[in-house]
Amino acid sequence: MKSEPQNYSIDNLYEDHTQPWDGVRNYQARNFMRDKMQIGDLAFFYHSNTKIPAIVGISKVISEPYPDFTQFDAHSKYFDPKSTKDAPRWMLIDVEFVEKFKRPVTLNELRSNVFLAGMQILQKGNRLSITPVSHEHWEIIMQLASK
DNA sequence: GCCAACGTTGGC
DNA sequence: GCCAACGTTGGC
Repeated sequence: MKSEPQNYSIDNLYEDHTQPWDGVRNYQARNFMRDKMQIGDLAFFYHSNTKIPAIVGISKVISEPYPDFTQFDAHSKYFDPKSTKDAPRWMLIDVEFVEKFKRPVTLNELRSNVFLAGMQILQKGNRLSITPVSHEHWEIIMQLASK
């Protein structure tokens, strides 16, 4: 799960403990939260659009999907006038802080690791803020993070 | 700040 | 339903 650290960083999640993952306005990313993520699932926390893009830690899914409240808030930048409470367009899940890596695993590092070449986040043109990670890739990245 | 990639919008 | 125009993402 990507987040721009100037908006919301792993340290913010550490302070907050839990956080609704609001503001996702891409249907594919929404579908991952709505249809694929289960309570207890772990996710890498990725800092995007920053000097050194990197995976910086881990969060955990702690809720069923439910409507993203910001879509109904006319003052929010995530307000969606086309969404209704009867048929909410945007769903989210709550995440909980699990750990911050001792060191960030940088995008450079991910790209230079031949065993990670299949990762969706590394594919050309990928812009999705939420992408699946295979068990195999997960283990490799955990190894890198512990070095 | 640039720009490639890609999603969305809306006219037709 | 096509597709040009436009907006956003995000690495560099």
